[in-house]
Amino acid sequence: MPPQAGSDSTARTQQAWSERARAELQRAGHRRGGARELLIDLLEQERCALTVQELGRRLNGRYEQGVTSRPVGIASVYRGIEVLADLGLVARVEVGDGISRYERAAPEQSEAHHHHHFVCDTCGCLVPFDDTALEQAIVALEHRVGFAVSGHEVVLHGACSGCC
Amino acid sequence: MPPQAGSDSTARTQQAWSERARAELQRAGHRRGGARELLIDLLEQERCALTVQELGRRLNGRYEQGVTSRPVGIASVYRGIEVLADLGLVARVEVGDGISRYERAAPEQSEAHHHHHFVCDTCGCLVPFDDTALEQAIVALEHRVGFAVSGHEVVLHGACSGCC
DNA sequence: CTACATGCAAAGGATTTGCACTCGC
DNA sequence: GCGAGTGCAAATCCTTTGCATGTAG
Repeated sequence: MPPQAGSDSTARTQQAWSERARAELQRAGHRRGGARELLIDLLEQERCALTVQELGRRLNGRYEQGVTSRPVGIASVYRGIEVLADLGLVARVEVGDGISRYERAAPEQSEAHHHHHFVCDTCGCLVPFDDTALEQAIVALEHRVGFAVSGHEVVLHGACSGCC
Repeated sequence: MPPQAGSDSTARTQQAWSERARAELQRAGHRRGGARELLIDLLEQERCALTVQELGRRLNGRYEQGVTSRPVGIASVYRGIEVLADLGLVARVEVGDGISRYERAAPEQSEAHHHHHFVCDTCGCLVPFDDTALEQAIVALEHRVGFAVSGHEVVLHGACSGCC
């Protein structure tokens, strides 16, 4: 029973995400700029974490194909992702290669859509998974330690069965 | 009951580390160079993960104090840490700031000295901890997923109670 | 009209690589 | 003596910042 990338509730959660993102941005006093709107659209479509360079490449790919009218500067992607991360709308994922990846985040502490990552050290692919027992162990642990825990991240390393 | 950085078994495990490291290096066909020897000595003394820049700064601090006869180039630290990491003698830790940190690794799958990290997002300090229930959950999870898992990393984020 | 948002280019940092020299074996 | 190991500096790559321009509200 290998873990699945998307669960049944994914579609619903996913569709709501961009709406929630835009609402949160407006509430935080941000204007709607072209680059960030495109970034939000892209993030909504992606199922798992991407690097900023990858995000930028995809956005500019659309421009080069004539889908969008302007190129998106890599700086705008960095700035956009930073704002979204600060608002908790995207989660930063680090899997061990020194490059940050980003993906849509579930609302607040909601368990919906919350997941972790398996990284293939051979081909570099990312496979998302979730595990209830693991989450329970972490919650118990959070109570045991003497600090205020605001979040956690689990990364499994190994070799995938020939993905990519 | 806050987690402790060093457990009772630390001293023993720790002392054995540099010996094991040197033995493994020799077995792998590496010569003994000055920089790498100093790096091994430093890693043995450190209880938790350090960045390469920090490692280099400490090594050169010793040089400036006249303890060692030559400066250690930062490139040698990178190269040394890479060799040690490839042999599984040091573990790379990433806590979310995009900078890799390294620390002694426990032999093979041994649970001895195996630990994870709590990161204070305010002051950036690292606090190591270990948790049996968490490890058990991860072992169970590893069997459940369809891939060969070779290692794992857990990072808790939050605010420490005024450390540093 | 006033600021925030953006694209571009330069700047910053971490990490890697090229190269000549040193030194372990 | 040969070649891995090393220090230094240049090169890379990811990320941030400065600045003039565009544009949402």
